[in-house]
Amino acid sequence: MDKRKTKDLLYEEVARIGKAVSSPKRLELLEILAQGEKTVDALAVEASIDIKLASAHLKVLKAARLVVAERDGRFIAYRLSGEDVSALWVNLRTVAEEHLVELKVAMDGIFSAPEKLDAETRRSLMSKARRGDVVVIDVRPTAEYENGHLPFARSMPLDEIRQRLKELPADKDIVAYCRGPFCMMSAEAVALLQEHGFRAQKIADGTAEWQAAGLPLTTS
Amino acid sequence: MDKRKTKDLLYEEVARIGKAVSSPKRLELLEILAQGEKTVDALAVEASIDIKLASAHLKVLKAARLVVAERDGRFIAYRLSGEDVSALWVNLRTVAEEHLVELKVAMDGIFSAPEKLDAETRRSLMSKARRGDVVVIDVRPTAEYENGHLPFARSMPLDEIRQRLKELPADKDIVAYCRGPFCMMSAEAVALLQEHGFRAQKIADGTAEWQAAGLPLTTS
DNA sequence: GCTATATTCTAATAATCGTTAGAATATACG
DNA sequence: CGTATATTCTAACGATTATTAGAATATAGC
Repeated sequence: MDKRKTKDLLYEEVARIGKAVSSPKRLELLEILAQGEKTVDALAVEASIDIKLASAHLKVLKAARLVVAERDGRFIAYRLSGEDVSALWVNLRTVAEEHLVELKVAMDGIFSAPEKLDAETRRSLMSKARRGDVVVIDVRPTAEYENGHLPFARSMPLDEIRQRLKELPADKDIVAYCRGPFCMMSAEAVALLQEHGFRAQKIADGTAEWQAAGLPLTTS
Repeated sequence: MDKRKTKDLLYEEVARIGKAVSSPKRLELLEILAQGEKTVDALAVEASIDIKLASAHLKVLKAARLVVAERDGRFIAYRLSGEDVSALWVNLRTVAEEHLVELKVAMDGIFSAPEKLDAETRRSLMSKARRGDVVVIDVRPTAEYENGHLPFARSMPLDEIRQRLKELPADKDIVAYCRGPFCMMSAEAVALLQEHGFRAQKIADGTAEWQAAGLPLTTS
């Protein structure tokens, strides 16, 4: 019945979540996992770290219950333990983008265009895509697309675009998205498309941002 | 133009926010600050830590731009740097409540009733309060009430309740709230009111939770 | 059962962090 | 101008964490 001790215990529990998201590599792993289930190996490659280190970080995330592991044959696959975890990642990143001047500067330097979306822009994009006025392409790997994508998007992985250019309309706006504002795949896709004369632009949203905004995803 | 280095930099910036929220004491300070501006001294007392330690933690929060300091006469007052910071605290705590069994168990032990609110319950509470079917009391200190409170709530600080019992209706439901699910003031208020024969209950919401649910607050 | 592969565990190091105490700074008030 | 008060800075410690390398474990396929 010691009030102070009780409180300390409660905040300590929440701090377990905070500690889990206090490492850049773990945040990167969370963002990758927000695209769907992945093996330790795939995560390590994607985050450019050693498998052993990836395993250690995943252990921390698992201890904080932000991810769950499941053995799948010879591999062990990790996934986020819930949609709220991906929303937490979006929330953290948004607060950082909002308040950390350093991050704003860094992002301005890398991503030239201001492509942040608000509720109205999302709505209008959705209806334009439904009418066929724009073509929305998901440039992530196929598996991630299949795990969940924007409702009207078609899959066009970055490394297939060059071979599949004829599938795209030359007279319509093409909107590319990938894993979110930190992901560079959509920017590369846009550069490639513009080189070939397409009217292409990118948006900052990935599926996590879309979902965090309360909008639905589609699974194939 | 090194893609890896750029990414590392971005995640590192977000991790600054993560590091700031990785300490139990800093989380507690954030929750207190979500109730409004406070001096270092007041924060230290409220969080039961030494002023020097409070100052050190506040420095970390300030470096992460989660709080801003302003000198006010002899005192230095800190406040959250935005509503999104208080929403981040709510989000972190919610993820913890959702996934950490230990926290669930701890809270079940302390707070007997299941008083978590969903959107529907919040709406119905608001309309009942507007009609006067229930009396909603804010049992936090007056300054916090004045900084922002639920739209229909009246101020009744915990340490004034005993003297002000006659202001409360004996034939209506009384709903008490305080700083949020970790705050014990509303539970104490309810116990006190029930002892005196009132029909009282508490809710888990504080102003931060209310606001994070997209509902408006009132300032006096 | 044996081998190859994927993953985790153990151990060790360097770096970082929380906490405490004492000195220093800055403002208000007489 | 000097004193009191509030806050921060500095220094120090013990504890925790990230990272790396090597050993150990667990599964799949032969």
